[in-house]
Amino acid sequence: MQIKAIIDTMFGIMHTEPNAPISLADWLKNLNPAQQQAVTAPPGNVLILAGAGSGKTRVLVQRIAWIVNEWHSSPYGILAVTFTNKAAHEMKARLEHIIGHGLHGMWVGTFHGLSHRLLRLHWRECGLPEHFQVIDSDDQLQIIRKIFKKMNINEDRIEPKKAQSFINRKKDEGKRAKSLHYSDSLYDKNMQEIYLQYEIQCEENGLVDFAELLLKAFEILQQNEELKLHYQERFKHFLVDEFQDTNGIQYQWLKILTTKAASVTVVGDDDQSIYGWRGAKIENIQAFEHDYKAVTVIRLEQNYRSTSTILHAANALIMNNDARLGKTLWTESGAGELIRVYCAFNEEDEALYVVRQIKKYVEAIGSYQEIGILYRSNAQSRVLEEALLRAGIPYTIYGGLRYFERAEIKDALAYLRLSVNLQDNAAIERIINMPPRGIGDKSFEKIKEISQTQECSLWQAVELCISKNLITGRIRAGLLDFMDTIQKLQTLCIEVTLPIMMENVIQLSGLLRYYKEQKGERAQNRAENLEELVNATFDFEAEQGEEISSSTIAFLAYAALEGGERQSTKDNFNAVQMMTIHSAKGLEFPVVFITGMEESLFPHHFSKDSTTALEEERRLCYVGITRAKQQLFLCYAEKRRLFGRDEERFPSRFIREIPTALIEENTRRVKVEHQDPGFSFVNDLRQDAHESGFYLGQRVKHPKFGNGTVVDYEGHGDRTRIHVHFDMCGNKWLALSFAKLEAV
DNA sequence: GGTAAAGTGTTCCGC
DNA sequence: ACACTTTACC
Repeated sequence: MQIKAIIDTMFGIMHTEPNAPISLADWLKNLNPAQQQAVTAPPGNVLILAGAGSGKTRVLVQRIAWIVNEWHSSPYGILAVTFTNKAAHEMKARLEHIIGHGLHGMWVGTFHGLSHRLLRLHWRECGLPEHFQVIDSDDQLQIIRKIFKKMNINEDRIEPKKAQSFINRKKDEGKRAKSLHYSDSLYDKNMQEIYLQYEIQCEENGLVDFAELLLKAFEILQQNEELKLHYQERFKHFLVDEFQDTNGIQYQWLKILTTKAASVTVVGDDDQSIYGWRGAKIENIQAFEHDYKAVTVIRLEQNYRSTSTILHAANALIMNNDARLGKTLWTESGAGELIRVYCAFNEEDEALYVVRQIKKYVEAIGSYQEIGILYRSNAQSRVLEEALLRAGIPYTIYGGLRYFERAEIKDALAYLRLSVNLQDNAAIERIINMPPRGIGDKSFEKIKEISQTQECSLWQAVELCISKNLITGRIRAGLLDFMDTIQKLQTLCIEVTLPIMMENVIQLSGLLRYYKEQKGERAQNRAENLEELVNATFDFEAEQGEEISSSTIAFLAYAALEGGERQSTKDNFNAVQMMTIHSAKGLEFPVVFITGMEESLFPHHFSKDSTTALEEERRLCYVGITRAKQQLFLCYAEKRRLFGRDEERFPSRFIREIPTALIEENTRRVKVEHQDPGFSFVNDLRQDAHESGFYLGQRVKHPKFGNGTVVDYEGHGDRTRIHVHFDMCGNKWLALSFAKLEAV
């Protein structure tokens, strides 16, 4: 039976990546009736309620192919939108494969990506500068901090992050600062004022944040009749993936583009709605049925991914949520392996357990790439990463410290930005003294003052300082050096390709030299990251083709929008995949570990007081569980180091919500009361011995207490303590350096 | 103005 | 525990 499962797994893997193009008739043969109906539904509005693992992405892709090949619609009139970059890339790749000859003007991307494209095409109509810049949430927070200073708001009184989420939430709802109605509460009034100032700041500097991309794109369609008609006429077919994750403005965005003549297909699963915190509204699913005429509803409830054990667990868990549209997944697959729950001593023990199980799996049957390690928050990846590194297991981490968000990368990009656009004040502020040129806060204050009184950009202020001798001596030399560097880059920018430009940026700016000359692993790392940036531009150009003329601008936007995943595609072909559950949505793995299944981590303590938040956590857990095809591991630790302190932890309520019949518990402690420990894991105990050579379950002898069994241990070297259950006198902790303990 | 030490807060998820 | 910021001193 084990062997059968293995063969099935391998078979399944081979078949999910077909090598040869398949004919239309062949696709349909491989689909169940509901899937067929979804793919071939006649032009009109379709709502596909698709459970996890029911093949919804496949259906969506094949419907697009159907539209092109069967209805002979031009790809030019198709707009397909997904929620994450990863999903967008995957959809593009699958489409190119299935249609076979490029995308021919089809718009495929994330809501943000497509909005960005719209703004780039119509910057004039939007009232944006041509070189407007997309800022990430980090930049956004910095701007808000600056506004706090200007408005004399103490950061202790209002957290900048609160203001940030206030602004983003309002934008997600489609509201501008001036359209907010007057509020009596001082707090709200402050927030509104901050929002207003923030808008002014962004407008003055040509900055566009993520939420702004959506809002501005919507507004321009709303206000510009000609533009609206153009796009309404162009796009005949709309397809939206992960519809449950759309927020207010995204839904309006869709609505304004779709006329009665358009066909709109949306795919969603209310049980997988996990982006409520960024404004996603499940109600959009019901709204769709209401707002669009003659909606055909198709349900995909057969799961092709997981064993029935995993599916039952997921179903049982999600039953605890009240607000559901209601849907039960079923499968024809067998029960497969039980879900293994491991109670670890601490987070390191948890990581070691994961390592042991991975080794076991890979030695016996599989390969690394079939394994996914999922966690609630990125911070958890570190301990796991270290353990994998020590064990020599190849791994890839998605997300986390995003590549383009690293300080040294942002510095380099700021040089790039400034050489494209001298008016970019934020860029100057970032790099005028990076690497250090002796231009400190005092001098910079002076420059800022000049730019304010002269009503000019910082760059012009710097020029003034030089030409009018407002700053002299050492600092003047530093400024001249800076200006010289930028001017050189500015000329180069016109003459050379993006990769060569990038190479020059890291060289001429002195950033690379600065980090290389510094000692310490961290500085070397940063230098390496900078060098990697040149490679990133190569990859980017390869990806884009020759179509884009001003590739520098495009690259900067790409850096902001697709913040990271540098290390992914190439060298990690056969590696364990590590990511948050959020970014695992849409993916699947034969083997899945979910770590940190503890109260206040998962569900996260921020959601403990709110039912809606708690239900979202539960849906997140549901998403995590349903990523697994064959085997699921759930791990938690009894103690976890947080902020440098050992904290006691309790198993997540979500574990309790899974029927015990589906679970096999793996515990490192041995129950000595019973003759037979009764754990399948027991074979591992000997090879998993403590450094002192003692292992769990081992029989030992003590001169005073007699014979006993090792049930636990902790510490290292002289500090090692062994927990022994003595046959005659019960449990005792013994310090190994004192106790004369012998193996029997 | 630059460096080292001391002090501070920090981590939820992502476009 | 660690990274980032403020302070103290060169």
